[in-house]
Amino acid sequence: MRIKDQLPIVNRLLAALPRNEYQRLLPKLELVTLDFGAILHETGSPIKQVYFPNNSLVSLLTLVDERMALEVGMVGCEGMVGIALSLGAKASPVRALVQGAGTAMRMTAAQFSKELRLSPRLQQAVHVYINQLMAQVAQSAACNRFHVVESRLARWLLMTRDRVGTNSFRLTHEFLGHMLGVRRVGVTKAANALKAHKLIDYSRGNIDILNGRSLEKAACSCYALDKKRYGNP
Amino acid sequence: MRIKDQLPIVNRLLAALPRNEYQRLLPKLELVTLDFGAILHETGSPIKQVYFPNNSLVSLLTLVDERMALEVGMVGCEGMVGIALSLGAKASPVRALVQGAGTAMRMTAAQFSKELRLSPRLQQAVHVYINQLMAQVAQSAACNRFHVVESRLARWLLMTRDRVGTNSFRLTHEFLGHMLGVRRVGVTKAANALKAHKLIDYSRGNIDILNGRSLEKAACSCYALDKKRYGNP
DNA sequence: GACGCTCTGTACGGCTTCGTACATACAGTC
DNA sequence: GACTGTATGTACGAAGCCGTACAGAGCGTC
Repeated sequence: MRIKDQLPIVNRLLAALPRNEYQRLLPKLELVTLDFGAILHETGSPIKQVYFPNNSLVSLLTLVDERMALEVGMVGCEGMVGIALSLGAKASPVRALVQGAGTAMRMTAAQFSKELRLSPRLQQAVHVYINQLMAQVAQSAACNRFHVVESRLARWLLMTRDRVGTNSFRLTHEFLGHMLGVRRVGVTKAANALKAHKLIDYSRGNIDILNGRSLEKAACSCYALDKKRYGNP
Repeated sequence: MRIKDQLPIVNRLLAALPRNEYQRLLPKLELVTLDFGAILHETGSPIKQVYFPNNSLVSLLTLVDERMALEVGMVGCEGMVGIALSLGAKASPVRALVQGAGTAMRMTAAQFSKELRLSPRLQQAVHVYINQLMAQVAQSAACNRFHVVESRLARWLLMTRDRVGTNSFRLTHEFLGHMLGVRRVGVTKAANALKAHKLIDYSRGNIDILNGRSLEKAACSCYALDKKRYGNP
């Protein structure tokens, strides 16, 4: 239904750079395909490459006690994966997991650090994004504390939709459980409730948003805030 | 009991700068006293001053629905309040609340932005801190999701102790409830349990840590991670 | 078309926290 | 020493989620 479904999605962080800066960066960027489930960065491990998603979607996860995971941030075409590098850190504080397959622009850590020093505009763009991500992580912390699973699921689906640009994606309840930090069964119940209200439909790993507008009403207030942030990067 | 109880606490972010840089900054810094309960930055409002706590302690809060609050970060002498400014943002994404009275070094937003441009070392130090804070916020998000109030309370008290350098502070259950994002009654129950085990004592707004070592065992694993981060800034 | 695998539906008791209400206890003020 | 306000203790049912277990249902493979 959305017009942007038709448009090719390119990384906005890069696209917002002045044309000459962008052109200068292009040769150093490699267009890569990110497969679902791939781990781009592991908690505590060195960052070897940074990624600028186009139509792909990457989740930032915090792991607790080896078993429990929680998504603390979502990176789509509005941002980049590997901001720690631009903050002078070698390692990533979170796991970066490909949650929506697609393409991204990739650059080596060394090259990126170098470009960052050379280009104040790139530096500035990254800074603005870091601030935005920080806000998102803080918001997500509060959301995960106060809101019920059903609302959070609705929010999550909408945020995903906004970033991948389609109303249907491939995700199992098990996977969603890891994102929301709840059991698979908890997701099934919440998803079932949304399905009963004709807001979404799903089956064996396929999820469709049937009624985005109504789904927004089912989502917690956190979605509206994210929408605003995402829309004005 | 701890030796550092005796030492005067100064802001480590500033103190770690090369001596000449530090000396250059000093005249632009103003030593101020932060009173308990003061709000340094309000969510969405412009940042007029940045703060480098000495022995004071500042909480970063996310507010939800005007009524529920949750601490997403804690800033002591290891950091600064107002990082959004160094990321090119005018407004703070979180509320900054003085949780432990004490002193801090203050600088105007304009002055700070200027110094940041002039001093790569300051910029670097701030960057490292931002990365550290990001890790703390992410960790805190997961903690608030998975761990029970009693463990989180223990973690919180220990983190506070580490930053203010004393084993006793003034805080009511009501206040702690806002930090942990739970009801006052929830705090009372958790605190009571810790008191029953002789880990802490409290009365009418005074809280004492009686046995730090055992309190660490009562805390969730998140405390150990924070301790590591805090120790190696 | 039988098998196996993955994904989803449902059930159960139990724990944690919620929302609310009211009772007690301490500290300062007059 | 009575009064008042703040801080803490305790109680109750309800809600939400947990851990676990098992049953059904769709899809690919042989």
